[in-house]
Amino acid sequence: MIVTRFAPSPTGYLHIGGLRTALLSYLWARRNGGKFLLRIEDTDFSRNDEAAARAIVDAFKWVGLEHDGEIEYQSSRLAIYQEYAQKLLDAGKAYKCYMSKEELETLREEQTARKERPKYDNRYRDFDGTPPEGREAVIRIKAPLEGSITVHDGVKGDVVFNVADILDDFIIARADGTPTYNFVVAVDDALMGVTDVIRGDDHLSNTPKQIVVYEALGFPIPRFFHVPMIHNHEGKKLSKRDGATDVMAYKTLGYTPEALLNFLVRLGWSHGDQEIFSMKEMLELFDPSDINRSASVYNVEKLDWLNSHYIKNISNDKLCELLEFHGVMLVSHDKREILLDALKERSKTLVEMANQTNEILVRPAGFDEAALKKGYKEESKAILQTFAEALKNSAELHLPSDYHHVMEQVVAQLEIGFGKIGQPLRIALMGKLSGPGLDTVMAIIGVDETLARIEALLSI
RNA sequence: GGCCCCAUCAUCUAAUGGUUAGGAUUCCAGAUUUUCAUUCUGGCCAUAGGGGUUCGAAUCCCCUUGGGGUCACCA
Repeated sequence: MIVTRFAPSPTGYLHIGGLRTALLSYLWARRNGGKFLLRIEDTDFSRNDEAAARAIVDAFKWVGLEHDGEIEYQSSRLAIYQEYAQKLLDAGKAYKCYMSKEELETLREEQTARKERPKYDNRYRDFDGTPPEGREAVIRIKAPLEGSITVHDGVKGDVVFNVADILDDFIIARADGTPTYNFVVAVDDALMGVTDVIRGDDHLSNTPKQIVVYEALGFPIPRFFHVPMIHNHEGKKLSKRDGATDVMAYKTLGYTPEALLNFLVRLGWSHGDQEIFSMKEMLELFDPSDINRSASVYNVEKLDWLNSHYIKNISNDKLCELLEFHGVMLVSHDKREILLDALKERSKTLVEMANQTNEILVRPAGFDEAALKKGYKEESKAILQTFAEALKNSAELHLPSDYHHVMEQVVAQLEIGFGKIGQPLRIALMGKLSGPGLDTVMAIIGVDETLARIEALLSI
């Protein structure tokens, strides 16, 4: 069975890079009928993480990812870590170190001054004397002193680290007894039965340390997949400064979860020339061994394109529901099918769609100056009046085609081109020179409102 | 700085050592549309540089350059 996990530290919200690794882990677990676990890495419990965990679950819910089982909080597993630290102590694979922070600091300064790599000098590694008075000990693990550690990575291949270059007897428990990251990650992944660790490649250099822990404890080493970072336009790791990194911000900005997920899965992964992936297809096709080795730049244009694609394909009922979040209530509007059909072809985001809806439904507060100059001539008034009369004299008008017929009549009667009536009418209806088809707009707002808007323009 | 990773159009990417280096987004042009948008058609644009190996290299090896990540009693 494949077991994957997503293990964020509680930073307050789920960011876009986190969502990507969560998605990939989720896909791989589900594809194999396995489990996808969620663990909150809050061993540094100076922060309250309940809100953070809720933020992550909310974001998961929005995009439709679901984790299995209970959320594990590392802060509630302290006894477990202590137990395993003690096991290592008993087995002689870890030891207490009484060096103070100050001593450590001076050691590091000396080493740096000598241009050596800062590194613990193993002074308590084989210590069996009397511990110094009044010192709280940290627990250090005995790391190998020579040789190399190879990370067998499903994305990067075999990565060999020279022990002398990167390791020392690192701390697994602080002086106050709390465990440190590289220790708890390994313990938890092993205890929770995680078989495939899919995470950002900023963790690649931590992995040898975690392997040291796995080996000391006799745990099987999982498969690792270190996925490349998402970069910003400067080519740096995506950070808060880059704007929308909070997943929930995308909801506010009018993106659909389908588009966001599709966008993220295509960053560093592909399947031939295919661009559009439903969740079902991702589930059928995704394999972490196909992930690219290089970082990718986050570019919004593609997301926008995907989003407009998905908006075009959402059912009107669903669209109606989604637009409510953006303050547009259409459930009881009798012409909502016409409206939605027209607008979903021309909206990149749900926010745009909501705005365009309001531009149709709400009578324009004023008329764009440039538009008036360009499209509202002296002759336009008579044309609009004729059109208004024609509307009044028409029988039942419902569909866009009904209104289109009236326009055709007037155009034929006055022997003018469509543009002569189109421009002023558009200004009357929308207050500007762009927008959906005029017949569509009129069908949506109805005869009375159409006449009122024409009247409003004629009276300026 | 040490260690590690990475390198195909502006961007996301495709290409069992043999292709006119393909697709998508952006951009540009044309068509459709009473407008704008959509849609359709077409176009511009790439193997970082230098050495090898090979009949043949985007692909394998080495070097250079460039970029990124990481080096805590943070996670």
